[in-house]
Amino acid sequence: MTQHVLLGRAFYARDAREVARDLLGAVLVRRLDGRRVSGRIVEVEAYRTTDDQAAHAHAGHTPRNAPMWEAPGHAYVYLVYGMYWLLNVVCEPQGTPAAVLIRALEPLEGQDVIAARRAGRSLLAWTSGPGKLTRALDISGAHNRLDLTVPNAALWIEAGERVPDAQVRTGPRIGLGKHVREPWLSMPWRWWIAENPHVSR
DNA sequence: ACGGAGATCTTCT
DNA sequence: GAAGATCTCCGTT
Repeated sequence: MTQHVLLGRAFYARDAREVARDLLGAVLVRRLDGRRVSGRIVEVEAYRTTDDQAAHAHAGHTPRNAPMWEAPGHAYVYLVYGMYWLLNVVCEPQGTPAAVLIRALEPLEGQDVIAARRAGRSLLAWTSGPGKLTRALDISGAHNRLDLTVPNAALWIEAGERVPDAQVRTGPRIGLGKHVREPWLSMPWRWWIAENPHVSR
């Protein structure tokens, strides 16, 4: 019955894979025109650090990935394919450049706002992908480097009802086939809630 | 249902 | 100069 409990620095200051697992069921909240527009996190991916070949941090410190060196709980938002903003949350103790990608949401509050922003699409296409959900919640480069642990800002994450292990599924990450090789392929990097129709496909 | 291609532009080589 | 942590549309089956 916890309500509107903001996730703080300590939550994010852990191994990115633990944070990813625990973000399932949490609620991403966006304040738009004074209203709460939110979704339950149903799919995530972890990107570790310089030893993870698929991670941006693998290249070392660059202008783009600089936010990953901020304190845990900051947003790392970047543009892919010239068109889609992707939202990550910085994890691990500060100085270790790791992050979790928010891949899919189940719409909760402000569904009329989301529907308007995703006009012409069906409910299941509103937020079922990392590029879709940023459009649905109006998340962009303007939110890069934002501290998500600050109460009542533009964007933050609240604790939700914990998803039991029996409902958690894992698998390889999506969209980077040629980068991922052993031993990383044998480890869990993507988590989602079983049977949830808002998971990307 | 499934597959292929185009959109669009920043980043790093 | 090429590729990219994607999505949508259009074709065919």
